[in-house]
This record gives sequence, structure tokens and C-alpha cells, in this order.
Amino acid sequence: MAGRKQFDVDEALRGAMHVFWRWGYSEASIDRLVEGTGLGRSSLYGTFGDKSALFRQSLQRYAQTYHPQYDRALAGPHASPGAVMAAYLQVTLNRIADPAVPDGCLITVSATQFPALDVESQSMVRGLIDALRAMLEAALRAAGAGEREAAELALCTLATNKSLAVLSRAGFSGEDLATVAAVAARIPERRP
Amino acid sequence: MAGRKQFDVDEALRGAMHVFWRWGYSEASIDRLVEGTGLGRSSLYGTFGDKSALFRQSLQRYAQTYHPQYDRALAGPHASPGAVMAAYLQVTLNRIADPAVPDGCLITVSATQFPALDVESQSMVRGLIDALRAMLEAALRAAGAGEREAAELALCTLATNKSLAVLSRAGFSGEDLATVAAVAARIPERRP
DNA sequence: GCCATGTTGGAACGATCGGTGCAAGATGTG
DNA sequence: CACATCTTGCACCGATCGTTCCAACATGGC
Repeated sequence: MAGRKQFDVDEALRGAMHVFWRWGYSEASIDRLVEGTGLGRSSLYGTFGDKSALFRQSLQRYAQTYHPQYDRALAGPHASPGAVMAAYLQVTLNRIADPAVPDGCLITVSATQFPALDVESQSMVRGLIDALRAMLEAALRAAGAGEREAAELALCTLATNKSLAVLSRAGFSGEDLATVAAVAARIPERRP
Repeated sequence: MAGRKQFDVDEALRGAMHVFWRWGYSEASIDRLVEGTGLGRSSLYGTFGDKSALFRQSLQRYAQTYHPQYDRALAGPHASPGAVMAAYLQVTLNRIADPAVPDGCLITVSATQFPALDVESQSMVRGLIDALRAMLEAALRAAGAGEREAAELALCTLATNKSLAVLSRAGFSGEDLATVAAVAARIPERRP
């Protein structure tokens, strides 16, 4: 007990994010969040508000952690649209291979649970996905893709990202996931 | 009330399947299952057993409904591996476009909730995915794909299937989904 | 040192969770 | 008509859900 917080707020938020990531919103009970953050119920509510608010802060924390990684990967310069896609998907593969974080991706898990989320959380999830889509499209254009091609490839890269998350949740091997990413990154090499 | 069941068992199972499909296992409460099936708690438990058993029967019911559709689509004959992939993904697109069923796909929603499922349900979900993978691989080989190519393309088609489910849950338009499927089906047309 | 401020653990809240028990009622068989 | 069998509606169970409240306590400013 103290007049000052006895824990690191950001570290606690990281723990909460992992709980939502692993279990999904519905199965992320307050007890699990208490255990995952290491702090008590009172501190949890006093610091982050209710479960829905904590979830949204976890989403934001997730974006703060991984969007810069995608940004760096997309920054390039890249020789071709395929190189952009490969670089983007490699970030996803690396995160999935990291044993320190849960399987899949928080955004994907949250997207599949859309009906269980309040509208505010829904639009936030959708916003994060759209942001990634826009980042991809810009990077693809910078790598020489045409307007329509960039839009198509951005969508397909996003789709591949989601599929990697689902397959990893289902227990597919890292080898299989790498194959999916590699094939997707070769999509631009089609005949004209 | 009666000495004979007052409802159609298969119709009730269809309702339960839709509840699990829409809400996912965790958010599919008994009350929602009662409402979705139209029968009472006693009849529900007496006919299908507990929630986990009902979930597994819903999974089986899902496979019985849609695997034949995939079977027919894959039966061919197909002129190329790309045609196989397009035919398969079209079944998925048609299901997603059907307003009478929930968004996405029951298998994908269940896969992302793996940690919330008992081991029996987990292995059943994984088994259904593997079955689709094997069906795809066989059809691709029959369409002239090499052994390694067939394995790769089967995996990618499965991945695309999952991505379509996730994106549709997140509210993406049918047009976007069709684009993803179309691009994926053109993967085999790469240069050698 | 004293008090206002803020934090913490833990008890407790009503609501809902999955699951069970039972009495009432309808059918098929004799 | 009488009985065994099965189904159904409803009440109820303990456990867990998200959330709130409060007393106990440590700190910073006076």
C-alpha cells in the first residue's frame, strides 16, 4: 500500500494485453486479468476503468507496440511490391514465433469476436485494421505498384496476416506459416 | 408436452450451430442456445448432453452441411490448379453472402478460441481443418499440380478461406472478399 | 507530527453462468 | 381404462461473472 502506485502502469497494461490476446475478450475474466497484471481488483479498476475500457487500452497498447515494427518494415526502400509484402509478413511471422507472447494476433482474435464487443471496441478494432491497410497500400505504391494493384495487394497482405493468425491459433507449424507467407509474397510475380 | 419429442432434432441442432457460429463458444450461453433452438433447457440437455457435447455435434453438423458443397466444387474436372482454388473459394464466398447464416465460418471462429475449448473440441476443430486440407490437396493433384505444389496451394487456399472468414466478421464488403479470393486463385499463374 | 490524498486488499453486491431435480402432462401399450 | 415411459416447463443449485464499496494504510504538504 502507498500514496504512490505500487506497480508500473505500462507493465500491467502489457499483462492485460496478453490476457485478452490469449483468451479473447469473453474468456478474459477479471480474475485472469488480475493474475496477468499482478495487481488487485481495486488497482485494476482504479487505473484502467472497467473491462471494456481496459480492453480498448490493451488494443491501443498493441498498436503502439507493433505498428512501429510494421512501419519500419514498410519504410523500405523496397525493390518491388513483393518485397513490401514479404517484409510486412515477416514481422507477423516473427511475432508469432516469439514464445513470450500468445499465439495469433490480438486484432484477429478480437475481429472474430465482433458480436461480443461493444460498438466502441468494434470500431476501434476496425480502425486498427484499416490503418494497417492504408500503411500497406502506401508502401506498395512507393514500391512501384499501380493504384489498383496497390489496393489489391494491400488487401491480400492484410488477409494473409489474418490467416497466419488463425492457423497459428489452430496449432499449425511455423514451417506451414512461413510457406503461406512466402507464397503470398510472390503473388505480384504473376504474368501480365 | 408428449411421450414423443415435440421438435425436430436436426432443426434444433441447426439453430444451436448458428448460435455457436455467431457468438463463438464462450458467448454462446445456454440461454442463447435455448432461444436459438426454440426448446427448453430440459429438452436441450436431454437430447444433446452438456454444452461441450452440443458444440461438438454442431461442429459435426456444420461439416455435414458444407463439406459436401466443397466436395462437389472440388470434384471437377478442373483445367488447372487455379480453377480448383477458385471453385473452392466460391463455396466460401457463397456461404458468407448467405444472409440466413452468421458471418464468417464456425471452424474459423472456433479455431481462434482454441484456448477456451476442451481438448476434445480442439482436436475436432483441428481434424475438420485437416480434412479440408486433404480434400484440397487431392483435388489439386488431380488438376495437374505437382506433389509439392499441391501441398503448398492447398495450404494457401485453406489460409485464404480463413482470412475471408475473419475479414467478413470485421465487416469487410463482399467486393473486398471477392477480390481476395480472385487474387488467391490466380497464384498458380506465376512464372516458373 | 498531523491531516488530506491516493492506493491497496478483501469482502460483498446482484446478475448470470452451466447444470440438475422434479412434478405435471401427454403418449403408446396392455 | 390403467400403467409405464418419455418429454417438458420451471424452480433451483453452487460457481463465477463484472463491479462496487470500504476500512486499513502509506505517502506528500503543512
